[in-house]
Amino acid sequence: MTTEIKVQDISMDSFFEKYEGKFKAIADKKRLKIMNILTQKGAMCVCDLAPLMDMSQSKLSYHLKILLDANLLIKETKGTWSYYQLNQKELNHLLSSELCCVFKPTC
Amino acid sequence: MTTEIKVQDISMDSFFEKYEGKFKAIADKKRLKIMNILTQKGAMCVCDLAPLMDMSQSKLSYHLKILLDANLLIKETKGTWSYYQLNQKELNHLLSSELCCVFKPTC
DNA sequence: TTATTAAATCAAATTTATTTGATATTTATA
DNA sequence: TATAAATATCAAATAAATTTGATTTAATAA
Repeated sequence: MTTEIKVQDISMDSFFEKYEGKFKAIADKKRLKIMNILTQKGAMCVCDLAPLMDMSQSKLSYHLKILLDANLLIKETKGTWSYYQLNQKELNHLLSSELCCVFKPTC
Repeated sequence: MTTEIKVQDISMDSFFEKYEGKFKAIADKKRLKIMNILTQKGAMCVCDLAPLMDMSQSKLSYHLKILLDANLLIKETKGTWSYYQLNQKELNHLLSSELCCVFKPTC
């Protein structure tokens, strides 16, 4: 007895996995707050974000990494500072324009 | 020493919590697949969805409840059957139009 | 009424995600 | 060079989500 698995099923599965990763990244109120702050302030370094988030540095780095790994943030390093900003293109692909100015800066 | 907490902070917190719930609901590949199937098929009962999802009934009910609690599904009971369909209005509020026909039926 | 079907719920086991505090790495400054 | 600041990473502890199999509930059919 064999179990048929179609090619589409396999590629759809990795398609769903891709969006799972992105939605998981934004499915957290702390990370939504980070996105909200970055929507308003543009690029920020970890040390300036930490007090606004009322969060330890290691905890904040953990959450930033999750958003970065999902390609929802762009990171730029200057000296010892890491500046994070929202990946607008990616967020526009994902979120409705009604969420503009809340979780993403552009429509 | 007192710690000031602004009224906005409290209401923003419940605002972020609301979206956390909705994004958590869709942040799972099984539930994204459910949404994809319902996008194509419209309303379906659990017993017809279960074989398509290759999932036990209790497991499927668990995942449907998560989507329902997030108000992303609408449930209609007819006799012993429960028919589930996507809450288009809510999904349109949440997801970009580029995800139309994949995770939601309308733009 | 009894049996059957569809679906929801429950508790326990398992898996995954988050928090915490410590340490490592890198760059700039005295 | 020695020190300090910014950030990343790690391992252990904790918390949250998911799976599983069994049970319950409710509606229909025999």
